[in-house]
Amino acid sequence: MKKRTLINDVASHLQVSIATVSLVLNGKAKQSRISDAVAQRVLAYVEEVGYRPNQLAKSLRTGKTHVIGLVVEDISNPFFATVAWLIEKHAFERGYRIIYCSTDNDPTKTKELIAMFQERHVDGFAIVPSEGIEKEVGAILREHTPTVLFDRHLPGLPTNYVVVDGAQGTYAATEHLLEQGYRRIAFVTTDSAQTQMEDRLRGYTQALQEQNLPAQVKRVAVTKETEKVIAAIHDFIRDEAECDAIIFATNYLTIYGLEAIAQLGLRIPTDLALISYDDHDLFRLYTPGITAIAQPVESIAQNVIDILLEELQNPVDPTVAPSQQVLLPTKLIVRKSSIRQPEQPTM
Amino acid sequence: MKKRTLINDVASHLQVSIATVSLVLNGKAKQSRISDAVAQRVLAYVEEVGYRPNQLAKSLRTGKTHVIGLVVEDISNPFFATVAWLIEKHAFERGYRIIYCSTDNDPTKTKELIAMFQERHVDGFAIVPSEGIEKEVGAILREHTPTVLFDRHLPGLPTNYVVVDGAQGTYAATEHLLEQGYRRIAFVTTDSAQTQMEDRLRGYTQALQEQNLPAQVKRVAVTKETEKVIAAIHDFIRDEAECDAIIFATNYLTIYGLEAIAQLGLRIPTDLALISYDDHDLFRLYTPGITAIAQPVESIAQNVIDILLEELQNPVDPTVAPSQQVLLPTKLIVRKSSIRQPEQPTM
DNA sequence: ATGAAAGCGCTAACAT
DNA sequence: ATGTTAGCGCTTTCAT
Repeated sequence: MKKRTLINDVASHLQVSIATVSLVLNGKAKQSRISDAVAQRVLAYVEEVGYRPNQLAKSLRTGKTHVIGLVVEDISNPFFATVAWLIEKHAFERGYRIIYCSTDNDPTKTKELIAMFQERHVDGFAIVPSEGIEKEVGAILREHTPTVLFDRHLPGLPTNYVVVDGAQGTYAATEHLLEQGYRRIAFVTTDSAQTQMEDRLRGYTQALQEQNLPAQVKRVAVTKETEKVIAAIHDFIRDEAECDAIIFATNYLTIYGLEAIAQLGLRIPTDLALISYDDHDLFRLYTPGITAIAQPVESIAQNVIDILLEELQNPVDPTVAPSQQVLLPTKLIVRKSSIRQPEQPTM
Repeated sequence: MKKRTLINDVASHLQVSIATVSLVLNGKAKQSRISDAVAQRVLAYVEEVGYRPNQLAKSLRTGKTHVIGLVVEDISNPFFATVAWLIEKHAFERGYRIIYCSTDNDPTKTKELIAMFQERHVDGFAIVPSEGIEKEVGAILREHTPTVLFDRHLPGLPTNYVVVDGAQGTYAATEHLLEQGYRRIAFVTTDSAQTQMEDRLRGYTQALQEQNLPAQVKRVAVTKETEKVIAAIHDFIRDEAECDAIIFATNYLTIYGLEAIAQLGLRIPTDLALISYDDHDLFRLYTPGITAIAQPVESIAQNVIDILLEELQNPVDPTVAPSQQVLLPTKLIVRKSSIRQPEQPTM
C-alpha cells in the first residue's frame, strides 16, 4: 500500500544495475560512458512510474541536503517576509530549498535554531544575527559551512554580509526634513546596539551636527508587550520631546508611534512630521501617507543568494578566500507626512 | 576539523558497543536491562563531548523525521503568520519541527510543495488547501500520513479539519449593521469557491433574507496586481453599489477597499460603514478603527496540532477511525467603522 | 546485560 | 559500457 518505488525496482525491471540508474539520474551517464539507449530507457521508465530518489538516503550518502537555513528576526515583519520570500524564490530556481525560522531577536532562541538547522544538515546559512551570537556564528564558520549575514552584521567576525547603508538613509531623511523647514527633529530607536541600528542613528546625528542643531534621541525598550512600547513613545512625545518632526528607526516603531500620536490627538504633519526607516504597506495607505526610507529588498535577497550559492558551488579554502561584504543604498520615498503644510490657523 | 563525534567514537571510548549507546540514548536502557552504571557513564560522556546523533541517519533508519509540513496560503498574511507561529510553538514543545511554505492559492505550486514535503519525508501535514488539490490530498491520505486541513476544507474528502464558523461570523456582522440602522449592505468577496468563502457569503445572505432585504454581492478576481483589485473595488463602489455599508470577506480585501474608499474621498462610517472578516493590526490602528470579525487563531492552532500529534503518536487504522472535524466560533470586534454617526450636514 | 550484524536507500569508486 | 560493492550513521533483532 505504502510501497514507494525504489531504485532497485527500477533497475531490476530494466535489467540493469542500480549503479546505471543512479548515474543516469545524476547526469553522469556521459562521463560513465553509458549508452544513450540505456540512458533513455532509464529516464523513460523513471518518468513512467514516477520514481523519486529518497532524499534522506541521498543526503546521508552525499553529505549534501540542498537545504539552506534562513534565520530571520521575525518572519511576520513585512520586510523580512519579503526578503525571505525572494530568497526562497531564487534558491528554488537553483535547486535549493529554504527552511526558515524567526529568532524574535532572542539570542537563546537563535542558538537553538542554529543548532537545529545544523542537526538537519543544512548546506548553508543566511542569518539575521541577533546580538551575542558571535560564538555560534564563529563555530559555523569554523566548520566551513557557507554563511551570509544580512540586514546587520557582527563587527568582530570576518563573514560575508549584505547590509543596507542605513546612515545614508537617515542622513538623507534628516536633510529632507531640514529642507522642509523642520528644525527640531527627534529620533526614536530601539535599545539595541545592533550595527544597523547604530548606523541609522549615526546618519541622523551627523546631518544635524553639520547644521549645528541639537539631536534628540529616544531609545525605547522593545518588548512583546505592544502597549508598553506605545506608552513609552506616547510619554516621550508628550513630556520630553520638544520637536516638530520625528524619524522612527524601524517600521514597527513607526506603527507604534502612529498609535501614540493618534492617542495624543496630534495632526500629521501639521503638529508633527514623520519619517519611517523601512517602508510598509500601511504607510502608503495611511492618511496622510508616511514618508519612508525604503530598503532595496530585491537587491538584498539577490545578493544574499548569489554569495551563498557561489560558495556552495565553488567551495574555496575559507582561510584564504576573503569574505564578501555588500553595502546597498536606500531610497527615500516622500509622502505627505514630511511635507510642510501652509500655515493653518489653530482652531 | 569538521570531525563530528559519532556514535562509534562514544562507544569505543567507553568500551561498550554502539548498540548500548543507542539504546541508552533512546531511553530503552531499562527494557534492554542495561545496568544503571553503564547508562550513567554513557549519558555523562555524551553530555561531555556534546554528541548529537545524525538525524539523517536516524530518520533513514526509523522512517520518522519528526517534521511536520505546514502548507499555508500566504505566510505574510498576519492570520496565517500567527497561526503558523502558534502551531510551530506547540509542535516544538512536543518534539516536532515545522517546515512551512506558501501556496499563494496556486494549485500547481501547492502540488509541488506537497511533493517536496513528501520527498523530505515529513511525518504529517497541516494544510490550507487551495482549490483543485483533492487528488493530492487524497494520495496523502492513502499513504496514511496524518493530515489536518484548516481554515477551509475539501468537501468531498473525509479528512480531519479545523475551520471557523464564517457563516455565523458574517451573520452576526450583518445583524450588527442592521441594528445600527444600515439597510443597504453590500458584500465584497473573492471569485473563489473555497468552502470558507462560501460560508462567509452564506451568513450574510441569510441575515438579509430574514429581513427581506436585498443582497448585493461583488466577487472580485484576486490577482497579484494589487492595483487591479483596488480598481475593481473602486469601480464597484462608484458605479454599482447602492449601499451604505460593506462587509469585506477577507482582511486583504478590506485593505484594498480602504484604499479604494480613500481614492473616492468617502468618509467612514458617515458615507459608508465597514466591517472586515478577519482582523488585522491595521484595523485597530486605522482612523476610524475598523470593525472586524475576528478568528480564534490560538484555538485553531491548538486544535490542529492536537489532532495531528494524536494521530502521529497513536497511529490508528484510518479505514476505521473517523476523521475529526472542528468548527470554531468567531468574535465580532466592534470599532468605529460600523457605528452610525449622528446626522451631519453634508458640507 | 551486552555485542554482532543486518539493513534503511542511495552514490561512486573500482572491477570487469 | 555496465555491474559489484563498500559505505553514509544509525536502530534493533537476535545471539551470547
